[in-house]
Amino acid sequence: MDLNRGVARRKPGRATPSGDRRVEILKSAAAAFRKRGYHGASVDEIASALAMTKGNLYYYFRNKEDILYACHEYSLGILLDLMREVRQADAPADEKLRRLILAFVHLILDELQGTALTLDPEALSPPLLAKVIARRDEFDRGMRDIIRQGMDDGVFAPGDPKMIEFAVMGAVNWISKWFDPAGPMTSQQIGEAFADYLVGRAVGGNSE
Amino acid sequence: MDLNRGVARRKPGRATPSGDRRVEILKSAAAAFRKRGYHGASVDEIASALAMTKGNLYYYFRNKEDILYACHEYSLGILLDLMREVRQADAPADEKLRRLILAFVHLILDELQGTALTLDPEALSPPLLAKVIARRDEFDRGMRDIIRQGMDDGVFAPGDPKMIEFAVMGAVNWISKWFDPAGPMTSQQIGEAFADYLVGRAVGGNSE
DNA sequence: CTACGATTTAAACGGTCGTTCAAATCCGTG
DNA sequence: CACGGATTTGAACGACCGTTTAAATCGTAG
Repeated sequence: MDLNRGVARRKPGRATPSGDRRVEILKSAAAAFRKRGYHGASVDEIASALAMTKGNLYYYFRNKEDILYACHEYSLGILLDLMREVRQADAPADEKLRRLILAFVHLILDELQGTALTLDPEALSPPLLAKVIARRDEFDRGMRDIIRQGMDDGVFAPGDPKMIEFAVMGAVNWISKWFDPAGPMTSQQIGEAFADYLVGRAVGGNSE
Repeated sequence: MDLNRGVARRKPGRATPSGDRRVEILKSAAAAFRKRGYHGASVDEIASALAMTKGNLYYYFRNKEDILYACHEYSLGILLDLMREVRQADAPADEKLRRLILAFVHLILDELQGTALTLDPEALSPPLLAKVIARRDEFDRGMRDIIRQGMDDGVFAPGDPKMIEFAVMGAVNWISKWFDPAGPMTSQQIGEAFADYLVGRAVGGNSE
């Protein structure tokens, strides 16, 4: 993912400040956005957590919305890489779905700060929102394909792939609302419990 | 539910303005909060949707936070009534869980405006937040009991009731993020698709 | 050491928004 | 009609926050 974009200021020449710093800011922003929501979190809050002044943020990002957009691009980039990797694997659909859920949970809880598609995208302006939605749709489509393939192969019970995909994504995305790093469950255990339940439900029944 | 509380102004005597009006305001507020989030939605926005001035809202509610709190109390009241009704029914656990999911989805999509525990409660001050969490926990506990009972009776596959409950609640609460009343699916169809998937049609699994 | 670009600071601005309040209006009762 | 409480208005306030900007500081190449 190219984290560095639209950073140019003063000199379009070498442009693009460190990038590491940009990621730090994104992490801090993601944590703040998750806790208080986009409008509830202040730019100053994001900066203070990194011991910098809020004015300084504007050296790395055009504005607050740009930070939110970068958060989404960053998360989506990782997510889509993961999706591509799983899809091209040689495995039955239920195994693919399980791997996807495990990696997704791990990613959300350990890498990003409980953050994925949770950070209210509606706060983005229409053009940026459209770009985010396009990539999220790509992820949705990939997941639906896996589910549909599983049904065709008879390894999943028949059903509406779209509804099942929404149910799975909802269950997983919701984790960031209740997860407590100090709680009794590790991210690993949560991932496995969710994978067990969510793909087990799909596999079961085989009706008739 | 007692919608009317903390309304008293000027005269503690008869107090409590119409109540109907209060519910109208709650509906409008819930819709605004869901779309833009608590901090993103303005008091003026809530009032304008009802063709009233924002100053007028303060005749019915102490402040913006009070409106959010009332939204939660209202939703939780209905939800807990539903839970009590289902729990005292004479039916196997899988049937109870199915009924609960169906009613929950119907409630969220048709009665409340895509609203339940979705309206960021973290925006509430600690004392109010504590009250909301207490009632939500009561609901969670009820659901977990049903799941645990189902496992004991062998009608559900063994697992961690807490994780399964979180998965179910996440899937259902997430619906408000993607539901489009103009879309191809009715709330009824969505409820059934989710119930089918989440509790399982033929509660197969039974491991071993 | 000096010079210069990269980075950071601190202060100020404009706008938005939640809240208050005194006055105006509405409406049923006597 | 006149009264009085209930409801609504409109304007004003004060605080917070996103953003801008000029100047200060840092770090490094010559």
